[in-house]
Amino acid sequence: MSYCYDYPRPAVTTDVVVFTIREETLQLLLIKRAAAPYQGCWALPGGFVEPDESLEQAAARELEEETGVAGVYLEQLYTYGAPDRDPRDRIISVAYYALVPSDRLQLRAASDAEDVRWFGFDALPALAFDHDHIARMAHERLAAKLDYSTIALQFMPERFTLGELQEVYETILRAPQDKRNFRKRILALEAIEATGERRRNGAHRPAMLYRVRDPQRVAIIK
Amino acid sequence: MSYCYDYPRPAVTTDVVVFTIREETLQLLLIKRAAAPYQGCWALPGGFVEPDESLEQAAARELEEETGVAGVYLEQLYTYGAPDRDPRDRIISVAYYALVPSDRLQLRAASDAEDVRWFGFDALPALAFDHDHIARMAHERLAAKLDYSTIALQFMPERFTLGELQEVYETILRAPQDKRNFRKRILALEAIEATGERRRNGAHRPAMLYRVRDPQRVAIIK
DNA sequence: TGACATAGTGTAAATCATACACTTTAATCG
DNA sequence: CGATTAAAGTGTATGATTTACACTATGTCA
Repeated sequence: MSYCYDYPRPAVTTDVVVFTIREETLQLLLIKRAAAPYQGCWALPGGFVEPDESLEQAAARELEEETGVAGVYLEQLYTYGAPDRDPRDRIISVAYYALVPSDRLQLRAASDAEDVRWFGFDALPALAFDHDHIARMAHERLAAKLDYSTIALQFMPERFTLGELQEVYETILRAPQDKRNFRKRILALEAIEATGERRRNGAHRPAMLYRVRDPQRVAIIK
Repeated sequence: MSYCYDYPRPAVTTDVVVFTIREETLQLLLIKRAAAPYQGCWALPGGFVEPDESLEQAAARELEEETGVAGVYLEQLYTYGAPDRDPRDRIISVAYYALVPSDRLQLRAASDAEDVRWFGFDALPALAFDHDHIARMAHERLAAKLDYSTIALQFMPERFTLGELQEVYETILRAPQDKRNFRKRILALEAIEATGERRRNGAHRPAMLYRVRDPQRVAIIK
């Protein structure tokens, strides 16, 4: 079966920059390419957009198929369409980025563990196509959004401490935050609330556990 | 001649939201569609991406072909790909927005004057496809960028007064600005400089004319 | 029961944003 | 040619926000 058109058409794919934070490092999910071009090279998860799905659905589907991750924050980043970005065919890629909470980063059993892996953002292997460029732009967008939205909460598990949240900010921004000012600022947003429970965690005072008030919502602030 | 592929492919277009400011109103450039679907309906200028051009090149080319406008600020806005956004074929549109300085808004003579026109943003006709949605998003982005970049300078002619610049801000933001605070803020950016010339313009004190220091550059501020 | 390690807290100073009204100046008109 | 007109141009005081900064609290473990 083949599909014919009067004019040449590019192929359209979605690629997803999947971020998580684990052990105080920003991590990025990559898959090893099984097919040419860039066979054996690490790349962003992604694939062709199907005729009956929206772009965001395509990105969510690819993410779930290749990694088992579903229901996470997903936002369109940018569309890349340089004529030579794929050496073989004209491919236009609508890039998204996704944020995975740290309690949901176990990868799909279906995927061969060798082929899907988290990498530290500062220790990425060479990436296929222009994927390093896409990943850099995603990081810039994410860091910018920390300053004017509650997007960082998308990384948090059900319950978390203010110290853990602060570590998330420090990891993405690559800069230490003043503890007292950070707490004042975050609590003033009224986006999280204390649960009353505490986390006992070693030979020191236990920390209050917080939860996100409206986990779906990313509020724009100020 | 026809082009055949193993899987169905969407068509990819660029659409451009072209803004200018004239007579203290934000104006938007529309073309009347000659062909179905939405024949006779007003729409954003745009068209198919050619095999050898980048997305931005495609947007710039469409803009120039249909309106004669070239060399203006052009930025990718968002990519729209709902499966049903075109009733006949799957079309993915990479939308851009462009800002045209007020001294360059004479439209291409080649275009039938009936078919290409500026409309006040507050008095738009019904638009084809999801173009009203695209136009609204472009306006939101533009208004947001006024607050953290020097993008408004892209609307200005070679020489302009601070009063004219203030009108541009007020028009886009739909809110009056305090004259003294506005001037303080703008001059502190060091993005424009006085020319020494003045504009004599009626029975009152003439205004200093300014020019943009680096007309290509849109600086991110604060 | 004392040492340890992280949690939790407030204030003062500096910076930035806002509100606000009169003087200047060239043109025009009588 | 002097008076009128209309927009240009200018500074300060107040409040709001942001920043810098260091000690006390508390549960665990040896």
